[in-house]
Amino acid sequence: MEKKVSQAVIKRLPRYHAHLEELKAAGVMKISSKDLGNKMGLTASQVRQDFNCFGGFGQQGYGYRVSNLLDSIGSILKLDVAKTAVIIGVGNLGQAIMNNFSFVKAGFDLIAAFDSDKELIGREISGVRVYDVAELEDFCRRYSPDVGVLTLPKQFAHETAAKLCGCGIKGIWNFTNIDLHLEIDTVPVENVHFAESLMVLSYRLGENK
Amino acid sequence: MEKKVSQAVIKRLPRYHAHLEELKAAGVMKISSKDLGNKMGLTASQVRQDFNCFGGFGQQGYGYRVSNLLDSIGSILKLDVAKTAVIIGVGNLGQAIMNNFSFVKAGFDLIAAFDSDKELIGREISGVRVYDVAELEDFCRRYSPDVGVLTLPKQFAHETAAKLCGCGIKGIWNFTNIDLHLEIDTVPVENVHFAESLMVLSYRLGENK
DNA sequence: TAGATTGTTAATCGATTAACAATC
DNA sequence: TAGATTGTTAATCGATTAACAATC
Repeated sequence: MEKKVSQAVIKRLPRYHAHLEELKAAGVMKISSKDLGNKMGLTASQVRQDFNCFGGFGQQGYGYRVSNLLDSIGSILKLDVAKTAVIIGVGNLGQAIMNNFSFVKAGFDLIAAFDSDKELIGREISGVRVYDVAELEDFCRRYSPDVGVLTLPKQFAHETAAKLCGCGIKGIWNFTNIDLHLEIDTVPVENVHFAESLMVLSYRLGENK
Repeated sequence: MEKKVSQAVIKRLPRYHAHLEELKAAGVMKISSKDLGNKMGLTASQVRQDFNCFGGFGQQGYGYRVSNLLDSIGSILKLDVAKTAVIIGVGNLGQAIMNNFSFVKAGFDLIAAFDSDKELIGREISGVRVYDVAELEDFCRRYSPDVGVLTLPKQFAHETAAKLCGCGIKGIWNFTNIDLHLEIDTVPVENVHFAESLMVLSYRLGENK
């Protein structure tokens, strides 16, 4: 019966996590809300409010134990829960993600890739087998992956997302530059829209004139 | 002497732009704030407030002319201003972006790529020449690119960003999973942090239980 | 003209910041 | 104990929504 945590807070959690990992790697044992806020460009007050959405992780008069706090945030984000993912679309972007991105750090095991290109089907990329996209639904029904990663051409995004939802996918990580409208609104979609990001940068280039 | 427009509004502009492009492509001539809001999951009120940050684009009793509004938003985002970019790091991700991403749609001309890999230097990828990263500063001083795209390993991100700033770069599009702290705070940084996005998805997977 | 829909002001809601008692 | 810093409540600020007069 938790109170609803705002989107703004959730979106800051991964940043806290990254900064705390950095601190831990640097051998820092404790940190105050003031110092952490400084490092991240937030107020101490906000840092404390954020953490208190999930209960007190700190110690009055002392601060927060870095490795404690890191674990707590990781656990809120469910990074410690084993999850599986499949990727659909093994073009440049799909391969870039398969080769460079660490799914493991977020608790994900990438168990399969799908494409329609005969050249790719049957190959392995970073230890992940590429299957014919025609087998996607069979595979999903058999192995129930948690998340589908969409790195395919955008004209196929909607139908593929619908198929995944039909097979019980639990979330979609969308790299295509469209807004997905799913039938089932219990399936969360996270978007990585390069174009939007570059357009915001384009706008901001002019700001400091 | 414009009033300051909030970040929240700016971040919605590219979405308006994308939806309006879709409408235009579908041959829709006019749209009301109500219909556009519906399509995008916003209230009509918010749509009108957003547009009125920049002056009235609509016509009372009629609505907004799609192609008009599209152009106006494009112009606010400076998509119609010619800008140049260079990309630093021609690994999987860099190549994926060079091959698949349309810089042109945001008004950018990608004029050069840089890497340290001798195999890549001298090659052309999607019509863009790859130079030795040792030549980065020379190149920037000569050609004054507007934006630097960071797709290199994160351990080199800070020093490279600093060099770019030293050569007068106007903005940084950062794909490395670190928060950049620049000397010059007039240089905007836009981040595309895959890991943060996947972590938010990880969190949200559990929400609808 | 009547209907529709904007532009804009006012009301509400939510998120951030400030303040301070609790306590390590 | 005194100093530091949290947890938490109250105050402020900003963003969203509602309302409605203006007008096409």
